[in-house]
This record gives sequence, structure tokens and C-alpha cells, in this order.
Amino acid sequence: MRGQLALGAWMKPSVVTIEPNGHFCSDCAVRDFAVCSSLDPAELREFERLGRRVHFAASGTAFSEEDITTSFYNVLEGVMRLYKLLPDGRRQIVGFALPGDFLGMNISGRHNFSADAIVAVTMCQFAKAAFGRFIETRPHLLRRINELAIRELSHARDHMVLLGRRSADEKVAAFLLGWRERLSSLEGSSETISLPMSRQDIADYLGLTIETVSRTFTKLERRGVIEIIHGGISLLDPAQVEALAAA
Amino acid sequence: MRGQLALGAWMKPSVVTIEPNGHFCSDCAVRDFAVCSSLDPAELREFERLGRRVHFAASGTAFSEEDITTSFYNVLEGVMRLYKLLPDGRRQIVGFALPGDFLGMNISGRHNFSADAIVAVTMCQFAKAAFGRFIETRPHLLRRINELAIRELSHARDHMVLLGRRSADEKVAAFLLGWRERLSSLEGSSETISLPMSRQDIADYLGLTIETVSRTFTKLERRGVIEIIHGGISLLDPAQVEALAAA
DNA sequence: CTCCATCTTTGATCCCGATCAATGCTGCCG
DNA sequence: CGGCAGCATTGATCGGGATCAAAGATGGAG
Repeated sequence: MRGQLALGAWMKPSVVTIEPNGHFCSDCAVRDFAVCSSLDPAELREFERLGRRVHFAASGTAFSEEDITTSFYNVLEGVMRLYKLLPDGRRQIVGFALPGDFLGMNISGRHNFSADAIVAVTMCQFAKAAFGRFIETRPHLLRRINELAIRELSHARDHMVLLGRRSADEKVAAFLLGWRERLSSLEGSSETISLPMSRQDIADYLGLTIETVSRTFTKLERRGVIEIIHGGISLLDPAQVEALAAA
Repeated sequence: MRGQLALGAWMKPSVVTIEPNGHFCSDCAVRDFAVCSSLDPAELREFERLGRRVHFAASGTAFSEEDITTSFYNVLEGVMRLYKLLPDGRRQIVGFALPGDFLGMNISGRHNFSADAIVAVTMCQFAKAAFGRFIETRPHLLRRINELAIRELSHARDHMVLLGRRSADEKVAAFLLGWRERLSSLEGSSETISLPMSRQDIADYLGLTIETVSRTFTKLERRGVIEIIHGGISLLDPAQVEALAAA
């Protein structure tokens, strides 16, 4: 069956370190584009006391689907995979979280996907209750959260099109461009795209198997469109990739 | 290619009728579960003046992807398909809208999907600017909208799993159960499920072809699991369908 | 350094669902 | 009532991507 997950990769225990307080939101790397961008300096100082930094080692799990939500998280550093599992082990990655992403919002009181670290991750953790109280009197923060949710929803719909209606080649090409786009807003534009996630992660994100992803990369490389480098790929012919992704 | 759309179905001109005002939100069928459930009676009277009722005949288009968003909509009656098209005509239906659904929220100022009526539809239309002003001073309405967005996001992620990781049989079974669930909250639970959308719509929602949907229905009927009736299906053996959908 | 586990690539084959092709069904309009 | 257009079903065949299998690559532990 497609997307069967080998045991091992995700069974490792979460490794989490909680840092003592003493960080300043005003110095934070994601200050300008995360949820906190909606807060003024005075609010920020109050906000500071709500959160604490937590670290997860690579492959550590921040939370699992169906866990009761006790915290919200703001990703500060690293990359996470967000995924859902079917009872038989098939996995669908519903997104990758990068610095600035806000995790944990839901209606049911339980997480509706699992999240684990792909590389070492630092997050700002907020107790749900305290965060809820803080937001109560800050409609601009609520508006910011709403904005992020609506943006996510739009991505989710784009991804539905990819999953339901695109060929393997198109999926891979669209993934490379989308990932490059996200990286570029964090660390500047580049033709070299770092891919911290495994081939299996890419496959589970695109609704393919690992073999198909690997073969597609190889095919693109043979055509001279990309070059497979250590820990990522290099776009030799971006226009060609865009043509593939477009339709 | 999968999901190619026959011309004709969606080329028909939108048919829209705008009713003169004179409706009361307090009498509205969706008053208790749509966005407006967050408003108190006094606010509701003010809200009343913001919206106007619009009607769309079957297959009429309320808005198209990339159109500049000038209005938000609250579905009062009927069923709509929400979809995205690829340049070559492949279509992915990202959802069906039913009474109580709120449409039009986006970040870019442009709709990120198209919406058209499957059967005659009545909606409550709000000018974006006026609605924005109204919400400005009503954080509880914003919270309600946020709630709806987060609920949608959760559905979107469930649907990604379906599109990326489920077989045709599982997709069809999950669709029938999901649709029954939605109908039951509107018109009460029943083993008879009305399916106002075409087979092509179902296929484009599930990432399948019309032939596969048709064959799967026939197969389920032959097994005695469902009965295909005019305008819908009847669940003869719900447990069996659930077993199929679960995985 | 070697060893071993994990990840990635490559090859051979299979099969589910797409595609191609009729035929049947339904309802609308004259 | 017949004709016709659009939908739905069914059958035959094809092919993209899954599955099965094995051989590289890579990297961390000792």
C-alpha cells in the first residue's frame, strides 16, 4: 500500500529541553512576521512572560494527533513535519512548519495532526489557558491569528489540487518551487534549495512513494534541470521546473 | 488526463436575482450556526442592514478564482461547489458549501477558489468594506469567523489525507459518510443520502474520474452495501461503509 | 579506521485507476 | 410523442506510479 511508514523513524522518543527564561521578544528572529508582529512594544514585554523556549532534537515529537491541546507553539528555528496517520500506518504530511509558523489552533481541544522536528527545532511555547486570556483583550492579535489561519487554508486548498489532480512530475516540480519560495522569504532567494526532510517525507507530502520521488529527481537531473547535491538540490533551469509545475 | 472537464457544465452564464430587502436575521434558518450566531439581538438588527439576499440558479457562478473580493457570503440555502482549475482544465473541488457556510475570506484580496451553485442557492451577501467596518468593533464576530476558518482548515487536512493516501473505494466510502454527516446536522440523520452534485463533481472532489466513481457505486450496490436511488443513495449497510472508509 | 543501520537509488514487475469507446438513461423542448 | 443533449453506466485496454527486490551511499558509534 502506498505511503506505508517504516517503523523506526518516528518511534524515537521526543527529546525536549526547556530553557530557563531570559529571552527577549524584541530580539526574536521571527518578531516581525510571526503572530507577535501584531503586538506593540508594551504588549510584547507582557507577552514575553507568557512563553518559554523549548528545544526539540531532530525527530523529536512536539505533539501528536488527538493529544489534548495544552499549548500553542511559535516556531523560532528549524523545520517540522506536520502529519496525519491512518490506522494502518499510511502517512500524509499536511505541511512543513518553519520559523514564524504558529501551531496548535483547533476547535476540538485536541491536536488534529502530529508535529515533529526534522532538524533541531526551537519553539516558543504558550500555555493554552494563559494565551487565551491574553488574546481576550487583544483583538489585533486575534486578527493576526485569523490571518495566519486563512493563509494556511489557502495553502491547504492549493495542496488539495496538487494531491488530487497533478502527476508525479508536476508534484515534485511544484514542491521544489514552493519550498524554494518559503526558504527565500526566510534566508533570501537562491537557486540552491536545502531539503532537510527525507525522501520519505517528500513522498508523504506529495502523495507518492519514496521510489517515485527518487526516480523523478534522477530524471530531472539527467535532463539537466536540477542537480542533486548533498542535503538538497540546485535549480539549474528554473524556467523548466516552472513549466513542469504549471501544468 | 485525469479530471478533464467537459465544456458546457460550467460555461453557463450565472443567473442571479437580488431580492429587495425586508428579511429579518432573527427569522433566518441559519441564524444559530452561521457567523451570525455570535451576534446579540441588537447587533443582529444592525447586521441585517449590511446584507442583502441573492439567489443563484443551478450552475450559476457566485464568484471565480482570482476575482477581486468585493463581498463575503453566507450560504442560507442550497449547495455549492468550491473548486480550483488548472490551466489545462483539470478541476479539483476543494469543498461543497451548505447552509451556514461563510465564503470569501482571503488575504490576497482575491478569491482563491471559484464557487457555483449546484442547485438553486440563496445567500446573504455583505459588501467587504462595510463588513470589515462592522467586525472592527465586534471581536466576538471575529472570533466566530476564526472558529469557522480553523474548522475548515481541519477539514482541509482530513481531505489531504483522503486525496493523498486513500484508495478509490476508501475515498468513495469516506465521501458518503462525510456527506451524510453534514446533511444530518442540517436536516436530521437518515440512511438516505441525497446527492445533488453530479458524478463528475464527486470525482473532482475525490481526485478520481467519473468512471471510477460510477464503477465504485455500482460495486457497492452489487455487494448490497448501498442502493443507488434517484438523486442519491441509500445506505443499506452503514457499518460496512464505515469499515471501508476507516482503512 | 570498520561496522552497521538507515536512507537513497535503481531495476523488474504488477495493478489500480485512467483512458478510450460505446451504450443506456433521463428529462427537456418542440 | 419523438428527438436530442447531457449525464451515467459499462466494457476493453493502457499506463503511471506502486510494489517488490536488491544494490549503493551515507553517517554515526566504537
